[in-house]
Amino acid sequence: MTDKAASTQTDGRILRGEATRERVLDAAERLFAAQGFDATSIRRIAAEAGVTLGVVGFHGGAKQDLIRTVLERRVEALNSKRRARLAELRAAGSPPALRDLVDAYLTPYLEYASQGDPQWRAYARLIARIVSDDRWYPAVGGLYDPVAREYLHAMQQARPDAAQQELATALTLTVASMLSLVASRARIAGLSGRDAGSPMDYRDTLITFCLGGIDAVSRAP
Amino acid sequence: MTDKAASTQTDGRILRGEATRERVLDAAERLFAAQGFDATSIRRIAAEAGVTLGVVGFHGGAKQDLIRTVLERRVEALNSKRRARLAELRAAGSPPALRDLVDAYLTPYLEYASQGDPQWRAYARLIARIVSDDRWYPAVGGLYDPVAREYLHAMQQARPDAAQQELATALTLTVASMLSLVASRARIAGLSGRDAGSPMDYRDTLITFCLGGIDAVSRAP
DNA sequence: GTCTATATGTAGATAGAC
DNA sequence: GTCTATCTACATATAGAC
Repeated sequence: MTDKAASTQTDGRILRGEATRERVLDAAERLFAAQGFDATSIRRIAAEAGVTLGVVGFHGGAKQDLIRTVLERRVEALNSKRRARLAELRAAGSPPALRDLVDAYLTPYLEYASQGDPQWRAYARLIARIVSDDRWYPAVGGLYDPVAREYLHAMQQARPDAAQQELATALTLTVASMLSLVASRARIAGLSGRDAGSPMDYRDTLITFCLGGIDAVSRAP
Repeated sequence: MTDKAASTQTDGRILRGEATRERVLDAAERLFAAQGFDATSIRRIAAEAGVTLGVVGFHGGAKQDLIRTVLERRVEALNSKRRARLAELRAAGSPPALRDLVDAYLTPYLEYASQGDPQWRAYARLIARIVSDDRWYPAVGGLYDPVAREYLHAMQQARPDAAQQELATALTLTVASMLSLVASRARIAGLSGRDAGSPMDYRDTLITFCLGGIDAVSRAP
């Protein structure tokens, strides 16, 4: 959003400013993910990043700009991974199977959410928080929806006889199930009686569940 | 939680105090549901209820007590409706069918969420917000989990060969799908391209989807 | 780019009059 | 039961020195 920092750089070298900026965004990402937007103060972000209050304002702008910057920083990573997997499936010839489509959409996100790097885990958690909240969706849904729509079209080609609205709904329920593995770990652990492992541990079950659901919906009268 | 108000009543008559208390809890319910806990100030609740700041404190106690009181006020309505439907299915003889179990668990919630009374809609929305958030689940999960576990046991009887952990996970994904119809209306509308109707409009699709998912999971090797 | 300092508003909570 | 008044803390945001 604001690139005051970068605009002072005339050559390609990255100075300490870049590193500080990353630390600020990292801290914001972790705290927004863990506690939500409203419960996270800029002061706390500054403390977590080891900078002063003014520095956060300088790099992040207003609080709402800050969270957008945090999300946008990594949005292309997830989108391009999903696009690449879809392209692979298409390159393999003939319309991709439904199961492969579901796998290709869900797995990259689960991988981020289960990755060793806590920063990527925080990003995945933040997405789950923000995208499923009606208050935030208008501001950020546009970041991820285009790719989801590409998958929806591919699914419609795989199930040409299914009602399009039903298929679209099935995809939104699939996404909700996926996000819940990251956002609702405590609920899942509490109900299933075991400590929740990493989201990737649920991958097979998730894919089976969602595929079964989509299949059932696309066969319904 | 705090029943200072009621404790001053020695006979059965309900004075203005009860009505005021309800107005406070109603306002809190609406605002917590619409904006979340952290974004909602007690002052705003007071304004919405048409009372002064001190009155909210008197009836609701500290902010965290207030939201618990709001949730507990109606928890029995949902729980007993689900229990009643489960009892009906059992009374009908022989283990209930999986589809009936899914229907019986999902439908009462969707009905509340789609009801004319905006107060019940707010309650449903608040549940969706709070139960899927890891930060809140420890404080409120215990309100709804016992009934969910009864359904889980019934599901295990309907699918005795399924792995228990898989079935439990399938139920948590079912719940997540259900909650998303209430909490993530904007996402659903955005992705499916139509204005989201009421959650009940999605009931058939939701049941088909979840049943297909549970079925697939409980057949998996 | 980063700091300190501060302007300005709002938060939760409660004490005490009525 | 309800209101007014206020305490104390913390919030966001920015101006200006370095």
